[in-house]
Amino acid sequence: MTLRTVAEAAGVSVSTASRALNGQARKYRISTSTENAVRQAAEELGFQASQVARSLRLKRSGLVGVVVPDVSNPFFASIAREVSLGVEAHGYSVLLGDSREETAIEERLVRQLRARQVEALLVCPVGIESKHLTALVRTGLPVVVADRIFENTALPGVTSDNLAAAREVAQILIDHGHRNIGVLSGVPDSLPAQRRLQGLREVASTVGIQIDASLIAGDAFTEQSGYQATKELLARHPEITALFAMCTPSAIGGMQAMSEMGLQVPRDVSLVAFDDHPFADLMKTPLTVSTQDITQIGKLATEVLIARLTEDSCKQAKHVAAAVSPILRRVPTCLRERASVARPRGGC
Amino acid sequence: MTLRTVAEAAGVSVSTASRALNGQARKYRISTSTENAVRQAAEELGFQASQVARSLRLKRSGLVGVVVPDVSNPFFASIAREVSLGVEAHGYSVLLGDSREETAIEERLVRQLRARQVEALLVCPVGIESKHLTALVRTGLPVVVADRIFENTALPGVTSDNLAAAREVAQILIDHGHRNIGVLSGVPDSLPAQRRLQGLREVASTVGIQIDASLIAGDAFTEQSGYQATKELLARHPEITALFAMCTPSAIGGMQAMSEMGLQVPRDVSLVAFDDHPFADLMKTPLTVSTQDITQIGKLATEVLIARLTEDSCKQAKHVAAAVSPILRRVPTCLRERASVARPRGGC
DNA sequence: GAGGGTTGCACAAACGATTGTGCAGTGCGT
DNA sequence: ACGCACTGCACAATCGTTTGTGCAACCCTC
Repeated sequence: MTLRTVAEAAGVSVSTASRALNGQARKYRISTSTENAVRQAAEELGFQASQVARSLRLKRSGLVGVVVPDVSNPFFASIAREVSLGVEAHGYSVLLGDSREETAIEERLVRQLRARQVEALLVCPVGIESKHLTALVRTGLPVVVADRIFENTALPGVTSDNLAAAREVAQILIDHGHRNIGVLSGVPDSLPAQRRLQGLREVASTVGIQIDASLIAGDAFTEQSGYQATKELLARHPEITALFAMCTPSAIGGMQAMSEMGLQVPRDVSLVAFDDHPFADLMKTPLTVSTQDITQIGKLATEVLIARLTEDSCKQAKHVAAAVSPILRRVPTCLRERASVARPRGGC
Repeated sequence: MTLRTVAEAAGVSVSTASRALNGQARKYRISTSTENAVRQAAEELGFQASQVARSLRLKRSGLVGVVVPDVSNPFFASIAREVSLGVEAHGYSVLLGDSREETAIEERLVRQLRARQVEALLVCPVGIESKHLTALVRTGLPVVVADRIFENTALPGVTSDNLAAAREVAQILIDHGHRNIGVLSGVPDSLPAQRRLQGLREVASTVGIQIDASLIAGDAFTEQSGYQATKELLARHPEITALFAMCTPSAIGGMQAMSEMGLQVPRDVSLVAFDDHPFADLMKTPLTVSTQDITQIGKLATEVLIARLTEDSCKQAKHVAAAVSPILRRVPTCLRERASVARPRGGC
């Protein structure tokens, strides 16, 4: 079932059929009757033009690549969704890749996507500044990184204002009188983790305390990491009165660890975290968190993508401008104070 | 940067370059030195063959379509992930579509994916038996439906054993002495919802009670639906002592509604649900649920897909066999009794 | 009725890969 | 020296579209 089938059914040539179906009838002086005949034949045969052949000829695949570390993580799933819905409205489809938090896989996926001629790429990168991604800008391929953006590179990025969020959350701990604060870290080589730590440190230093390395544990944005880190930290520093978790899963892991250790939140140890989940309010001790506006991040990233995609058709002038001033967007976070922070146990 | 560039760099013809890079050197008597020259040229230029051109010529896109009602839902996200990882191991990529729970969008997505020459399709359908999907089998395109499978069609499907799961959960309610049970339904036109209701009804009938329509409310697998349904049901039937929620979000919505109404779980009303979430154990009243093995569903679906994909190359014989006996797989669920079920309030 | 303008369509060349076949050149035997 | 087999590669067709151009047939005008 090719265009040729349709053309023969309508008794015209392939080129005429093509033009009739693509609304080029007027431009190429195809008579209305011929146009209708082609349309009808196509209809009756249920003709669908091959996007593959089309892509080859037009040099436009209509594909956008999306690479995330873990699609099953609701955070990335939401981003994938926004991109999917966003680009689809412009006639593009999304090719999905899951890097499993491994740079090598990420690199392979990007290579594959490029071979498939994707017209743009959205990546939630694994590392903090992968050469294989920064090198991509030189190829002219529109690339946007989300969440774990690269600062000081030409790569446009969208993420939360992690620094401000961290300061806000840290301030709560400090205001409640906590001076011995442990950190349940996420992937240390990621910008969110670094900025959140930085925010905490800044606020801590205002009251003259510093968070040294022995007060930090954990290596992933996962429950297991939080669980391990909590046990480690609390064994090493029994004086800790508050835990600063870099994500909700880590906090959950921490709560489990503490529960096993006979510690209560917030009576014995206070807890704050980032991100949120729909069941937060119904938990035993509702978590005080700083939430990210995931939908907004996804929307903005898509916006940038679409802008680059459509701008390319307007050619060079703007393109150069965009390359010179990469867009770095930070979307505001939202503090939700619930019940996981109290004054330190010896504090009264 | 085409194959031609490489060929010229290596000083050979395009055809020779193609064969050298595709391991066809021996078969077509390309000398080893020529082969190496081509390889090196390709390496130096960073050549990537255009999958588009390749697809056109080979009539194999290497694409698998995945259509789900909502990627941001962890259930579907997990399925998408399994498919992504699974087919990727076989050299395929996944084209993602989000139908937003609308059949019309689903239909459009499927059309688009077909135009892109996907070689197989995994769909978590919106409706209970969409003609546009069942019609697909006749096209010879391998299609698998997951979660909301179609019974009595030629479409292979993978889902949980919802009937058994529902019986198990219902039995708990009955065993605790509940006789007035309300249902927080998910999308009523979906097989999971129907089977779960059926399981409940079967068990209920063994003790001589029946669940009529006025005891059922809700229309989606969401928190909002559960919230509304709970308020509705409890207002209409104050005698209800237990709620049978078709998914965890619905249960959460129900808990919020009851909390607003001054009702406690399980003291005033018991609650059971399907699916699970990682924070279940840390909730105020940990939910008793029947969990699905999502990963397994995803894996099996992918397996079926891959089987169809590779079988097609083995041609007709097996193909016919598979068409005649569609595979319908049900993966076992797992009951997790926690603390949301007690004896009915008047029951002692 | 010859020439010029218009209308309506077909021909053929791309796009970038794969692959069957043809054709030189070499080596060998006789 | 001639023929034959074999080696090593290039030519050209092909996949299904899109699109620049060419070419009939027609209408109109003088």
